[in-house]
Amino acid sequence: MSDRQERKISGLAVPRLSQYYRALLDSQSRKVISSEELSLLTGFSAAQIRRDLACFGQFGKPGLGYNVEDLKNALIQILGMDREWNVALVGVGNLGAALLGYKGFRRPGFRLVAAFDIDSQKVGQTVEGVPILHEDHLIEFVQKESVQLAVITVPAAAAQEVADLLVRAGIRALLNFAPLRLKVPDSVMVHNIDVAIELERLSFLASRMKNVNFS
Amino acid sequence: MSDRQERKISGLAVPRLSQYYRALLDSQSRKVISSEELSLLTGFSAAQIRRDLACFGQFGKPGLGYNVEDLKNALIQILGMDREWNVALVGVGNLGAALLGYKGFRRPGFRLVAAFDIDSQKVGQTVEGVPILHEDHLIEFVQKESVQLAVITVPAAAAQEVADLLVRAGIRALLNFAPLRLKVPDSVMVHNIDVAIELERLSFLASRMKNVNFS
DNA sequence: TAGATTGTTAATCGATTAACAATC
DNA sequence: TAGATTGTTAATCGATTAACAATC
Repeated sequence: MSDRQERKISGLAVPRLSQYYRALLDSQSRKVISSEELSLLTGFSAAQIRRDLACFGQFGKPGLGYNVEDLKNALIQILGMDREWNVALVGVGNLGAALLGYKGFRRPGFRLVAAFDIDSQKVGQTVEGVPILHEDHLIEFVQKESVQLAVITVPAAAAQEVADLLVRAGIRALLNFAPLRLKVPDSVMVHNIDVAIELERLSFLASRMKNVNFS
Repeated sequence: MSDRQERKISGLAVPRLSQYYRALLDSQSRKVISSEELSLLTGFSAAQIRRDLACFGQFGKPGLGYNVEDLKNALIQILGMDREWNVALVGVGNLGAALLGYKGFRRPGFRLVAAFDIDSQKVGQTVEGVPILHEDHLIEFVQKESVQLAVITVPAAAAQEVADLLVRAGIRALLNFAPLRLKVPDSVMVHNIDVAIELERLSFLASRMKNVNFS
């Protein structure tokens, strides 16, 4: 909002911003909200909330708190959701097909414009309104339709190749479900969701629930 | 392995241990491996690898490195995978059904013993060899079959109720895909995978790829 | 004005990296 | 023995918390 220089912000803070946003959506009936009240709703400390927000501007009024509507809009802008992102999904297997139909993936601000696969049985079909195209047309489509974000749900063996295609096409950020570390240029952001590793984390936690300091 | 007192380890280190394990699986042709070589394979610094491992014992030999087979077995034990975990999945919707069929979820050490739903159309069916039971039988089943881990893939509105059931049944750890913060006793571990928040993270990253220090 | 709550600075805490003595 | 690499200690870096002057 303000045009003063932004402070450095840790990547760890980003999902917290999303949680603040979510809490505000649940508080639309209120006019203002304090960091202390947001703390109760999100579980993060009031000090951390104030500090996280202060990285991006001065959104609150001392003695009063934050205007819910204004802060919500500020977070939309901070999170880059004051625009529509075109999203493509690559790999229409079990997981990919499920994500196409999953409500959590159909959110305002994100337009799932196409899915890609190499299986000619799937190509040409439509899943939940999303057309499945052949991977051969990926680069062309991504460029013509200005797709900026992509979700990779192909098997591990194919994932790097798919990532390379997406990078060549000029994608900006990737959400990778394949269980491997993708090599991409610094200019492309990657975030990984690896359910195998999450299962092992559960195993670790369940087997020794002492001496762990979680963050 | 050794019985000396374990050092405190950060929760942040746990997924790294999984990555070391994965790298070792890819290095089975070798007899020994150094922290420097593991660093090349995983992208984590050699110092960090040595420190992470040293939390659990002395697995290496100065001047030589780590015996691949021994370290692999040590990590299996550290991660709690030297046993079979019985896992239940609750909520056989799009995402839940996909996970039942997803290879990344069918791993040695984890036995997916049952899925639960409230939809009588689904109850009684079998998905990828996993029987779908009614949620009314959840507590009974979890206790009788010693289910220790559970995956929650129900809609957000039902998730807390499901978590309460699982806690009452004596579950040890939860992997929660529903987009909300579950309230559970300290004795139950929860880890969240929230694809909506991950999408917003992509949006954040793609819109401002400066001033971010990732970890 | 008095009370409340912000934004920010200083203090604390924790995690990562650098460096090196120990040792294979 | 000489070279390599561990495990660990000390130094650095970064993130969180505490505290409070500023101010609504």
